[in-house]
Amino acid sequence: MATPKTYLTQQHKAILAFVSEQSSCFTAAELSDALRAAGEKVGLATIYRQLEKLEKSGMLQRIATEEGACWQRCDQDDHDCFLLKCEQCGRISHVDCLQLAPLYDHLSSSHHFAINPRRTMLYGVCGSCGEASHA
Amino acid sequence: MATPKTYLTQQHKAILAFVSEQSSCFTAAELSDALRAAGEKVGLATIYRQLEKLEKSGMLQRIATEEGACWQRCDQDDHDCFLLKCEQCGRISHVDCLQLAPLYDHLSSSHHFAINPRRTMLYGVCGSCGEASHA
DNA sequence: TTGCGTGCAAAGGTTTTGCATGGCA
DNA sequence: TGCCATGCAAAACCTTTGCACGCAA
Repeated sequence: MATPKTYLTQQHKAILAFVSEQSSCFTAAELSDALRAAGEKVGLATIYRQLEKLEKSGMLQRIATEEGACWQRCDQDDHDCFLLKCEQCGRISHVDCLQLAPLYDHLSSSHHFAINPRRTMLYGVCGSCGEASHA
Repeated sequence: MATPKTYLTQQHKAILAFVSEQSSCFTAAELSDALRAAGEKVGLATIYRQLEKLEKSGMLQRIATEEGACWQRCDQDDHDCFLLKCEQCGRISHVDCLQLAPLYDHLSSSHHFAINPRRTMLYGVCGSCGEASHA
């Protein structure tokens, strides 16, 4: 169970620095762009390999979306967090809310399904887009 | 608002026949295989184009998953339907349950988010896999 | 010095697109 | 006959992988 031997390379540190600042999820391309903008040169292959490691270590969770994969941090106190993606503007927001607990309980007790909110992205229409279409 | 002129081609009918039989969602590859098995020759490009049309017409909903896209039928009476995908066995099942209504209401009233269950896939661990890992 | 991590380039899979042809109405 | 739909092949796109080299420990 020991953490596999890991080298603290320049690239690893740069990626970790970016990830630590993210409050929502991000794509591999966004990470790549941010690193380039910061003057860090990290190849895409390395980015994918590091993201894979961070996912295996439990720090990140990979999520499938319409446009490709994105990753979000797994914070230990985020048990009641869901991602909401607007079908219209594409923005992703968080819901961190105890009201969702009944949903977990119901799925678990009645449908024998243990939901994993970290991997789940809810689709719908956000407030701004909803108002816009009403107007 | 009239339905765009559509030709009832052999391929269109074959795809429609397959889609009508599906109770859960399916991938483009599954559709292609099924058509081949049925002796229908339909190119992949046509399959994707037909699926796109069926989605625009409101008959199908496209869903992004880890392994690629899949499509499911939009039945008018499926308001309370969610898709559950097991992270372990990969199987996709349905929940069609009024108990989920409070979730919709809460997201709508407190978070101004109108969820679209048809496009949403919940990830977690299904009953069989949960039991297996407990054993 | 050891061997993990990296970069590059090539390969992989899925989905889209261009263009000439086919077939429904 | 008109024109949408199709097939094929090529392209686009994201992601993974092979291999030689670099670098942390």
